[in-house]
Amino acid sequence: MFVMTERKQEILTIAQGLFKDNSYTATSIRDIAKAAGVEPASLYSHISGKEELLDMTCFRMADKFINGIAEVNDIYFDAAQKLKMAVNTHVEILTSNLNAAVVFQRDWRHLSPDRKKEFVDARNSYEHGFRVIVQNGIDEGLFNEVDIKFAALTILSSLNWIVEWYHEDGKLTPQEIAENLYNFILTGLKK
Amino acid sequence: MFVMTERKQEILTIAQGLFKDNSYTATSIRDIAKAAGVEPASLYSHISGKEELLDMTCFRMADKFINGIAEVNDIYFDAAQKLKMAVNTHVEILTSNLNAAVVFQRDWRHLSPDRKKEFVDARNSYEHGFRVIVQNGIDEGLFNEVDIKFAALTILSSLNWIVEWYHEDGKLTPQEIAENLYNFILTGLKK
DNA sequence: TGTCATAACGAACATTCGTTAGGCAAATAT
DNA sequence: ATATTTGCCTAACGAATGTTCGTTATGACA
Repeated sequence: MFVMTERKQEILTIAQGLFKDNSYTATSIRDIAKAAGVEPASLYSHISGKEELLDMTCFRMADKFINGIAEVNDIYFDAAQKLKMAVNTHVEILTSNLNAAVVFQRDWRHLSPDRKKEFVDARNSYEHGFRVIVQNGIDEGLFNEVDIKFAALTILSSLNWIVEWYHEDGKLTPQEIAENLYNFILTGLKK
Repeated sequence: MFVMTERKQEILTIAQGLFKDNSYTATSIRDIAKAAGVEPASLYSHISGKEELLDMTCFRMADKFINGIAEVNDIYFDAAQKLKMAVNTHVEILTSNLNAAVVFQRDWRHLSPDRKKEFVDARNSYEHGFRVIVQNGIDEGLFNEVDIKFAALTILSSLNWIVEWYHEDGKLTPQEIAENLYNFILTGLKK
């Protein structure tokens, strides 16, 4: 049976911090142990192995995203409002779980083959949620008739990259970032 | 003295293909040797070490980008035209060096500290090139008065992410991708 | 024919990797 | 008070890591 003790959560958080700076593969069990103030072998009282730390990180984040987009798409709004909400939620999830978000984006490739497949499926279903919004917008006559798949990918691109430069004590709050991004996506640069 | 033989280029290309699929840290010298049809020790007749492969990949790409943006900013055009050219060039570089581009984006973190600093400087100067274009656009009255740094980052985000989904035999040609991206950046989704 | 550079080889190096085994003290449950 | 669980320890495992070593076959050039 799966349990999640306080100490295990602590270790996970520590690991995510290291993974963020050094990547999953370049971070060793010994690095994590040292950061946790414990001998390497002691970690195995809490986790089944290194990959569990990666697995939990990736799939917990995936859950957050999928729940977020489902919530948005369940509400009866027009596409512009939905998009605004989706952007807000996405930025919120990224910025309030920054370390995990970085791992989620960079290191899912190192999941075991089976779990990697599941992960990619999950990510695809999230992207699908965005495609639905874009399609709605076109149907409602609000959005230009763009390539839906391409548009969804481009939107997500601009959202995802913020983990590369966002700092908690930066100039912009997550709310402001989301607002700027939404405006950018909706109206572009042109005056 | 630095030399670049045909065989060395071959090995570099092979390594980039592996790095792309498996990341730099998770690719071993033995993996590269096997893919090159050679014993691990033989690689050292051509390269000084594993990091040289990463180093060459990152800085060759950086050079391409920096030369590209310099060319664009040297020409006397309005900001919209400059942006279009910059997007074109960027997409061209990414798509015609896909493996190297992926490594360039993901694995520069594993450069030695000194080289990493140089790399970040180079990348910053490239981003600066984009900020200049945005600033020009605002000065010329063509662009909205957005946060310049934020805008440049968002533009580059949407450009960079294409390495995650682009396939040579995909539906869209690099030219079409660049065009779509330019339109998206300039005018957004809104009808 | 003799000299030298090139590109490869097999073997081994020290180190690091993730993980397991077994024990021990303190906290917790019965 | 006794039994059990928890959380950590030391020690060690086999495998994989990047790299160095001395050697050798090949071919160009003097």
